Amino acid sequence: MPLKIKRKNTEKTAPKEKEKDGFFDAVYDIVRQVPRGQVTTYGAVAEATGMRTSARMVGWALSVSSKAKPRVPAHRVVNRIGILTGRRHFATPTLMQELLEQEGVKVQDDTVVDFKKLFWEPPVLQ
DNA sequence: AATTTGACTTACT
DNA sequence: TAGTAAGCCAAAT
Repeated sequence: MPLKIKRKNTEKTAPKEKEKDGFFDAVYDIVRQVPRGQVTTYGAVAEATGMRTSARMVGWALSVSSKAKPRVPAHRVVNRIGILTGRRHFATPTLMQELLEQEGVKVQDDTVVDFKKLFWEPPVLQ
């Protein structure tokens, strides 16, 4: 029987600041700006949107990015190390890698080769 | 309604 | 160096 790690969350979150709901659009907008053949990270996108929503929210936004009108190149977004963590959420587990390779991005072991070089930092929204 | 999980990241031990 | 804790916030169970 698998052990279940329970996280103790005694602290209560109290940020009551509210932002515009267009956080989705902000994420999509940024991701769409990623140049072909380059990649960025969830954290970078999160930071660009104002960092109020942590990197997880970026992944969440991208998970429903299929519904965005213009196609969002979600395959160009990887985690901070360059691993294609979101590959499972594509139509096929290999689609993400294939798309990247089509653009000239080499992928090895679910990791972007020369990720540091190909990393593209999104401009901060103002 | 409460708890867990998740396309993450940073920091501390 | 590696594992754990915590912070984020919404969706799923």
